[in-house]
Amino acid sequence: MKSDQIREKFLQYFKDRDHKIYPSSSLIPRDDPTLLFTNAGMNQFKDIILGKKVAEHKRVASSQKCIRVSGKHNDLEEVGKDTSHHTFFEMLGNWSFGDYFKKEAIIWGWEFLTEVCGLPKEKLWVTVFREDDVAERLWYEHTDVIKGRVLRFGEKDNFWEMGEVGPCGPCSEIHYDKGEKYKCDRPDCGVNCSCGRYLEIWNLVFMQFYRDEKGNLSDLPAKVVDTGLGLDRLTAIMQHVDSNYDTDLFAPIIKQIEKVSSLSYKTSEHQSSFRVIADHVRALSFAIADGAIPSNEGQGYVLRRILRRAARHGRLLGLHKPFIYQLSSVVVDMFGKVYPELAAKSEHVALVIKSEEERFGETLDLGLELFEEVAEKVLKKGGKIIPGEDVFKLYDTFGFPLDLTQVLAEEKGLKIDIDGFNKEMERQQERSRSSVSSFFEPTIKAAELAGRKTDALHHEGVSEMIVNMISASFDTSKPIPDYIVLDKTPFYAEAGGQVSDIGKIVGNNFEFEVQNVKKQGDVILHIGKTTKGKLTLEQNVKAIVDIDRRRSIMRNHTATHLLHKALRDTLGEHVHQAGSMVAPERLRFDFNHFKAMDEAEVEKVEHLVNQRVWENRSVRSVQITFEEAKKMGAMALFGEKYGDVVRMVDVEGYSRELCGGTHVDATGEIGLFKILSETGIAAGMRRIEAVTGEYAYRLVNKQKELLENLSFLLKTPEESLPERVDTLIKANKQLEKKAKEAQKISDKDKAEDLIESCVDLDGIKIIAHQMEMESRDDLLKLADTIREKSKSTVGVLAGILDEKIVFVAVVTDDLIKSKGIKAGDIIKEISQLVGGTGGGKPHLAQGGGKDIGKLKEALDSLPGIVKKMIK
RNA sequence: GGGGAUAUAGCUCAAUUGGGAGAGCGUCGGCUUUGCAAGCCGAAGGUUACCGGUUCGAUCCCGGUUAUCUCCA
Repeated sequence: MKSDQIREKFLQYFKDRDHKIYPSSSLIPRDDPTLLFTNAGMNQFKDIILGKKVAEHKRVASSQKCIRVSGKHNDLEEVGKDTSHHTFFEMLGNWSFGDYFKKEAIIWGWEFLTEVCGLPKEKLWVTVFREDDVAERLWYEHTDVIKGRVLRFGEKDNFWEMGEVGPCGPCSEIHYDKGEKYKCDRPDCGVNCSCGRYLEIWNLVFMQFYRDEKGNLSDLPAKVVDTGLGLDRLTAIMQHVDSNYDTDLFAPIIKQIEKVSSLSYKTSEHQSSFRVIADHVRALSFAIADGAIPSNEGQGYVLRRILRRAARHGRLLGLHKPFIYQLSSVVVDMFGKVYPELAAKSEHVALVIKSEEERFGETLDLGLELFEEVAEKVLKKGGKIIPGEDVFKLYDTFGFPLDLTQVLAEEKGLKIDIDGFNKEMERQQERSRSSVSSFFEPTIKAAELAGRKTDALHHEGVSEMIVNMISASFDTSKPIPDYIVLDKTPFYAEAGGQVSDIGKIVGNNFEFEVQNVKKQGDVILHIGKTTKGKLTLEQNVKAIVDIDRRRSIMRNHTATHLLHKALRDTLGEHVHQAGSMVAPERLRFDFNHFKAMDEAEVEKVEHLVNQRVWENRSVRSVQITFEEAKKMGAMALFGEKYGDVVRMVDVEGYSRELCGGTHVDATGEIGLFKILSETGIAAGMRRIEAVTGEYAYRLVNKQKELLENLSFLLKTPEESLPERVDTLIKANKQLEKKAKEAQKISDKDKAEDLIESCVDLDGIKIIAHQMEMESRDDLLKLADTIREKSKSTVGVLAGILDEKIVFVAVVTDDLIKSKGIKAGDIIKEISQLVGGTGGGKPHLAQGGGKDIGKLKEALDSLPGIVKKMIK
């Protein structure tokens, strides 16, 4: 049976049992900072399970995209070594929120596997929690599971919890026995043995308790069923293959790798590399399609590591040029139908992967050079071991993979000090951990604010209101910034690229300047400092937003939407927002586009936006469901979920975009939209910066002023400025040329004069001369001329600059050779006399000092200095 | 969030306890060649990322900012 059919049959099976089928949520979790990637089917129902939200449907089922890159079972480095662990996989699941419970879940789970999928019951085993008599009884009563095959296990295997506090409950797992030949040597080998003979395929979680802070369990009012069935494992079983990589969920990718590498997977000595690449390209394609981008932090950094690992394994297969991006199109072909969001972003995915592969190539090339240097150093000294410090530096600072260093070292007959490397690594980890404890951001204990909530009223159009304080930072001994928490607030908290409002909060006893506003869970923190009085908990304080600043922000935000649409209209539908910053003074918009925009395109986009401004279209925000918004053609960013109530900002007849920010009422308020720059930020990524309203007005004023000034200074009408400047530049060049020549001649004359009037000391000509000058360069040029024109000469020129003495000394080549006189030595001595130092090369040196009164004396002493040196 | 690294001509990179900002490629001009590839000669091109400090003097040392790279969390 094909994997597509298995997925389809699963969903159909539960649809037939009154389940609502939800599409997979995005891999990039929204509103959940504890998660890097969506890692289970239940993620999108977390709020329902926690009781924060009411379920729209009591029975649901889904096929969920998941990425697991950390945690006990799945270290990134392990993927590919075996045939069943993955970074990306699909999780089939069914849920009941306060509807059916253990009985139905068990019956259906069994029925689906044995009847729909046709798995022989002789192959199946079941586990339940040690104390869950009910589940065990249900298994035997309602299914034909073989007697004695329902086993009991403890908390570790069969009790599930979300965290230390929260919903939890026993679970029941269905395992598949792969057969005798996978048996290990342990006498007690059986279900849950680490050898892998028994494959856990389906976990049914029965959430029936709530665990409080003290660890006490109480019954949940609405019991929840949460199940997870790994599609990849089930498919492997159904297709009678040992390895997930032999199923149709991977085989086409493996086949393509064989094609591009001209190697055969089955006979290759690098089988695991095939698996790593096949696994990773799936994760990369799906994650990037959902809006993640490889970067140097957070989830982006995880992606980068995944890509680099794949690229490294590609090299083992002889693939040195970017190739992963080509594989991504195979992934799109395989999964595009089931996950349309993947198909929609297929070009974007390939572009991002390719540019990241190229970047990795650069990193490796640089690392290779650095490695050669390090190895050379060791070999020169006759050493045999590359110090751990050097290895670590290659890895830490330059991102050069450790295993590559190892391989290269071996080729040169060297070893690497792996203990030293590990020591450095530990130190690095220690540093990172210790910095976390002194985390600067204010975080308030959950207990203090449990169940509390700040109503965000920034959409109400009110910038001032009387509100009540819930909490604040009264303990000033902690090194965190002050904050205030209110029951409701007109302040906008930093989100979606829009910066937070600033303003103040005024009470009877204090005045507080709000410098930043952040959301933490359900409460909003007003961060800043107390400017008057003492912060106390008060009712009826006044929250005042800096409304002028907010208005500028609103103009920029609405303009951002217009810009987004104008870019799509001008460049094509492939343009998607990749990042955005909306501040009062400017806006920044990042989007994907494969090449730089030309002047005409930029101009067109700017004009389009301004046309919408002049038309003064009305802007409205409405709360609707995600589905409705999609139907109405709203541009969704990443992360919106099925069933969400979203806010859609509608610029009448032009743009519809999901957005939680603040906007003007009509586009006319924007006033003027002016693009400042269009630049590249990465391959396939462009950035536009622009200004609106007052800031655009100021910009135009400033530029006009500039033109007026120029026009006045150059005595030319503004229109002919370019021409005038052009002729001036040309004339200036000529003059400079002439001046240079004249200076040369005058330097020549001066030099000759000085040479003539020199002091003779045993055949050495000594010149010591103070002169007028404008810059250090004047002295240098003249000194150089003396050196060219004369022989057997020591010259010191002096000048005064910024009330300090500048010396330049020259010595002609013949003297350097015959007498060993060096200009550097002379300058040191003479500079010392005026309270300074100096230095330089044998033929030319510079120095100076502050004591102008002693300048003459110093120059006079030159013959003495030279005399001393020739002795 | 923390550590390390980088930022010099349009591009790739040099510049020896701190002492006169350079090379190659590219661009432009001239010459050579039937044409192309190229060759020869010459020229333009720099706020050494930004701000401050130390110094007679900073591309170089110190502090800060920004951007990018990289590792850890």
